[in-house]
Amino acid sequence: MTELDELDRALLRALARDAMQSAGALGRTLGLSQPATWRRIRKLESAGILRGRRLRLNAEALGFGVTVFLGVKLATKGRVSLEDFERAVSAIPEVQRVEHVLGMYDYRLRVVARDLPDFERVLRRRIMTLPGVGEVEANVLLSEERRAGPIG
Amino acid sequence: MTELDELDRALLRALARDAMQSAGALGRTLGLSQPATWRRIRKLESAGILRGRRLRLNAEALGFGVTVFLGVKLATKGRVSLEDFERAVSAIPEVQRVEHVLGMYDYRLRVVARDLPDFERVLRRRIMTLPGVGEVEANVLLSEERRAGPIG
DNA sequence: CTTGAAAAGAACTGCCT
DNA sequence: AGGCAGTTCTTTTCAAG
Repeated sequence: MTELDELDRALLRALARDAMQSAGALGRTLGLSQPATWRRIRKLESAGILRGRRLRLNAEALGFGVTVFLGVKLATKGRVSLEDFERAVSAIPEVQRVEHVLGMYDYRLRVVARDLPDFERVLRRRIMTLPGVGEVEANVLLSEERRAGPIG
Repeated sequence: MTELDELDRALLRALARDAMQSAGALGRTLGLSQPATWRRIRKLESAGILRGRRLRLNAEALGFGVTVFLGVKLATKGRVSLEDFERAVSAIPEVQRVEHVLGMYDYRLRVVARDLPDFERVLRRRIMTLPGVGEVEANVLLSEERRAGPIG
C-alpha cells in the first residue's frame, strides 16, 4: 500500500481541477520545485494511483444530445453467460459504459443517441436484441455534475 | 454547427485511445504534419467538442474499494427544491457523480467508500439525511468498461 | 528536499504553397 | 486547408548542496 502525505493529496486535488497544468505551475501552487513536483507525479503514476488522463469529449457538440441510463436484468440467467452479454453489448457503438452490478439490475448501461427517435432505434434494434436480455428500465439524463471524489 | 471531416474523427478516435500522445505522434499515424495536427486539435477545442482532459484516478489504489450506484426518489417533490438537494449532495465528498434523470428515479448518484461498513456510514449519515430524499435503491459495482462512444 | 543546468521533445508562430 | 522552419516552453534527467 502506498502512503500519501498531505502534499500528494493537494497535488491530486490540484490536478483534478486542471489535468493539463505543467509540473512547474503545479509546484508553484504547492510550494515545491518543478523537479520535486515531477517526481511526485511519477511516483503516483507508478504506484497506479494516477492512471494518466482521458479525453473530455462533448457529446452534445458531436451531435449526441440524448443520454440514457439503462438498467438491464438478464432473463435467462445461467443459460447465457455474462461474457456473451458483455461481448455483444461492447459491439454497440452508442454504449459508452457497461457496469456489471449487484442489486436490482445485472447491468447498467450508459447510452448516447442523436435524439429520441435515434434512441428508440438503438433500444429496439440493438439493446432489446442482446443475448439473454430481460427487463430493461430507462432513465433519461437531464444534467450531471462530476466531482473529484475523496482523495486519500 | 461544426462540420467534422474523416481526419477529425480519426484524430478523436486516436486521442480517445491515448489522450496524452503528442501532436507529432498523432500526426504520424494520421499522415499529417505536427502543426497541421496541432491546428486541428485547437479547432476542436475552440469548437467545444474537445473539452480538455480529465484525471484518471484509481479509486481502488486510493483505498476506496467499494463503488455503489444509488437511485434516489425525492419524497417531498415540490416542497424541497432540486437546488437544495443538489447543493446538499454536492457537499458529500464520497459522491463522485450527481445525475439528474427522468424516469423511475429523480437522481442517480455514484458513491465510493473504503469498504461496506464505511459505505453504510455514508448511506445512513449522509445520504438518508439529504433534504427531501425518499426511496433509495442501491447497486454495487462489480466491474465496468468505459468505451469512447460514437464519434460524429 | 533544494537550485541550476542541459538535452530532448513538444507546443506554438509566421510564412509560403 | 497543409508543410517547413524557427522559437518558446515543458519535460526529463543530471549534478551538487
